[in-house]
Amino acid sequence: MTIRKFIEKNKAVLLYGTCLALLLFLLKWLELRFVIFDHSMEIYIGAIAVIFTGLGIWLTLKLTKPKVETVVVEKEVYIKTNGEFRLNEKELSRLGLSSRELEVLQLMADGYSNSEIADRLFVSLNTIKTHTSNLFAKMDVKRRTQAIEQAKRLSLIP
Amino acid sequence: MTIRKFIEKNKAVLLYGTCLALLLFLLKWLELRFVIFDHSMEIYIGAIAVIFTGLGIWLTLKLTKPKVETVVVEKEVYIKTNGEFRLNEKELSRLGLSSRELEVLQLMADGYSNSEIADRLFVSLNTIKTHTSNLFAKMDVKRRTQAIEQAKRLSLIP
DNA sequence: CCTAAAATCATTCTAAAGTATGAGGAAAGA
DNA sequence: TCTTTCCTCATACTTTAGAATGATTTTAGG
Repeated sequence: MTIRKFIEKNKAVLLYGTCLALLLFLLKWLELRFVIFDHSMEIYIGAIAVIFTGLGIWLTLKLTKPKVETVVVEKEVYIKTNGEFRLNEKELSRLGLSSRELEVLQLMADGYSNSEIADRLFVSLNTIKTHTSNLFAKMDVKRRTQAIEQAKRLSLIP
Repeated sequence: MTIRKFIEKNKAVLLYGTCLALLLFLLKWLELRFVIFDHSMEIYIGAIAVIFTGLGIWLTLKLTKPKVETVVVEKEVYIKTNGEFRLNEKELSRLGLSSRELEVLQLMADGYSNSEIADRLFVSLNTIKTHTSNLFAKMDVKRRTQAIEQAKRLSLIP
């Protein structure tokens, strides 16, 4: 059990050892072949140098964790500072908007459709339509976009 | 001048070459010393193997380029609402809105209906519809109210 | 308790908005 | 000159918004 674990852990080292042993055998055999030539020694040394340099490179590439250079790129996110919004209660009471109507107005300005507002407030679409109609009458506008524009201008919504 | 630049660029390669040359001298010298022993060849080969493996490792560690990893960090930019309006040209070009589309967007935000915008710009209602459709696609929204909300948030319109 | 305002919902229409597609002309670049 | 983009317009269709009306149910206040 422990032997297997040992093998598992030192797999790379054992592989390296085996390869080295095999290479030595190969070199021993090559030695016999090259020894008959005059400059065989230089060739032999050169081959060894090249092979083991390559082995070192291969080993390093295999065993070292890849270097990671982290480049931080800043992406700008634009956020409107709406901290200083003050509801214009004078205008609100002048127009006589109810709390529910103001709520609907707010959601309209956020870009929600009538059915989405209905879902969000857990009421029916018809109810929202009634609210919007009353809203437009009270604000004296014809469309939701006008209502939004005026509500922002009058500080009824941020 | 060009020689200096060449040296500068191939510093690592030249260093490697010099080291290799020095090592060969060393090995030649060692050869003379070890040749008198019986198993000198094996020791010699082992030394070469170890040295060049080390050289390969060192070279790899020195020369490998780090992998570049890009990390996007969102930087929050707060926009003052009370100040003068500054068109966010970066966002505008990012979305790829044409001048006519921006014009239509502006009028939409002012509460005008499509036909009113058409009259104002002396074009047909269908043209405005086309503009709005393209606008919504570019801004990735579904309704004009969403387009207005996003345009204000991104400072495309006041 | 009673009432007025507010909130809820429905139905029926009409108007407006939005989608999809094709196409022609003008201007700007490559 | 050729290509691309923008602006223009049209037709046909679907979806959503809005108007008008009526009705029921809460809810707060006199």
